[in-house]
Amino acid sequence: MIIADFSDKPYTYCMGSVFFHIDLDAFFASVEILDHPEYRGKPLIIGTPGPRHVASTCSYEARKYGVHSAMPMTTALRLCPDAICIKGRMERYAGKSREVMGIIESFAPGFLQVSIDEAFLDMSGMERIYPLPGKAARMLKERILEETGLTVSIGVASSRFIAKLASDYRKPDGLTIVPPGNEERFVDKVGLSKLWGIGDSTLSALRKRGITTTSALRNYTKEELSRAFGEKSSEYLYSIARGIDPGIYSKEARTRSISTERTFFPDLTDRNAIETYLLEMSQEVMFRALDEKKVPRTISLKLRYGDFSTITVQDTPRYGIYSSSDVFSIAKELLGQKYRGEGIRLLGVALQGVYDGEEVVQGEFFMEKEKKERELEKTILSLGKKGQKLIRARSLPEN
DNA sequence: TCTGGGGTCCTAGGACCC
DNA sequence: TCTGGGGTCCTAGGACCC
Repeated sequence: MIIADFSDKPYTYCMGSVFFHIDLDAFFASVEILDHPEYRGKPLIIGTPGPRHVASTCSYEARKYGVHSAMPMTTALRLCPDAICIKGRMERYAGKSREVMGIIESFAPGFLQVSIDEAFLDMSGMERIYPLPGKAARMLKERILEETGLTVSIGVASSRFIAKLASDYRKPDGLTIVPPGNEERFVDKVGLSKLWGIGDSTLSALRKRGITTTSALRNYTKEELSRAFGEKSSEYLYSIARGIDPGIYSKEARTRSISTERTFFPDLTDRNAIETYLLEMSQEVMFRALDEKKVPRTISLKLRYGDFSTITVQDTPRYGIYSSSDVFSIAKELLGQKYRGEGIRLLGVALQGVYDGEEVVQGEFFMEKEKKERELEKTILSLGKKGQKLIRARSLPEN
């Protein structure tokens, strides 16, 4: 275990709120190693070799060669030609994730899962059960390793923002403790480029103004930052430079969206093929919505051409969207409006402004025909769940 | 390097209403 | 006549995260 402790004296609960951020180490790769012990100690990449594919995760051995997630597979294999590549098995990872999250959730009440491989625990006021936060984090790490065979890295701090940075500070199998009062020193140590919410674009905008460190960023007033970056971004930058939580994960997600997209190689040129994919994807997203008893307000179509230029078009019809044939006909309409007639690298369909819609559908005013269409699709959905093919032939009612 | 797929949030401009 | 101010909804694009 790697430990980084930023405290000059023990971090105790009387110092205020305490958050843990728990992050699974190289999660997908670690699960594969658990299932295939022969992979242990070898460079392993989760991803399909070939153009227009990227690595989704990789083992620490592969990272030594410079491989990282989101890296194009062609680059990754050039850096590390001997890497073992495997296609991800999402159901397996989701199952393993549930095991780990179950342990974390049972450890303390304030549990918040934020992705398949990370979660927060609000440990404030837990002194009766766990005398010291650092010791509690160690116990949690041990339990997870014993019961699942996986290692996690934990950050311990007085806010979610700092805890999240801390879990990433020492990895894998790390434990980083940042007691209150040390936040500013800690973000200086982490560095501007690794702060959550600072990507390439913000980084180069800051660099243009000569700002390359967190301490340099602190020399700017809110007003100066606001002129350059706009209201929200300036508040964000002002806070994080001082180690103050800008409010990550503090608000409920407002809108929901359900989307799917596909990248083609080579580019798709045949109009009929494009529309067939569009139908398939319209059905896929609408089935997912149906499964969650949701109804979307807006349909959006995404096109990416061979030169990577990307356009999106959306429509929010006055009448509701209740079936995948609604989705398909709108998507096709949008395609007709925007399609330039060149090869398409990526096609995407998204449902936005998704809300709980079962009551609407049950309502008296709802049209019989639409009701039947929706019922039919639900039936197809339940068949699909039993393992049967769920894509209907390309003979859906069209307008 | 040559750029996946699933998401969230923000911005800026325009329409429309009071 | 020649133009306010605020609110809300919609659209397209972009930044960012895992």
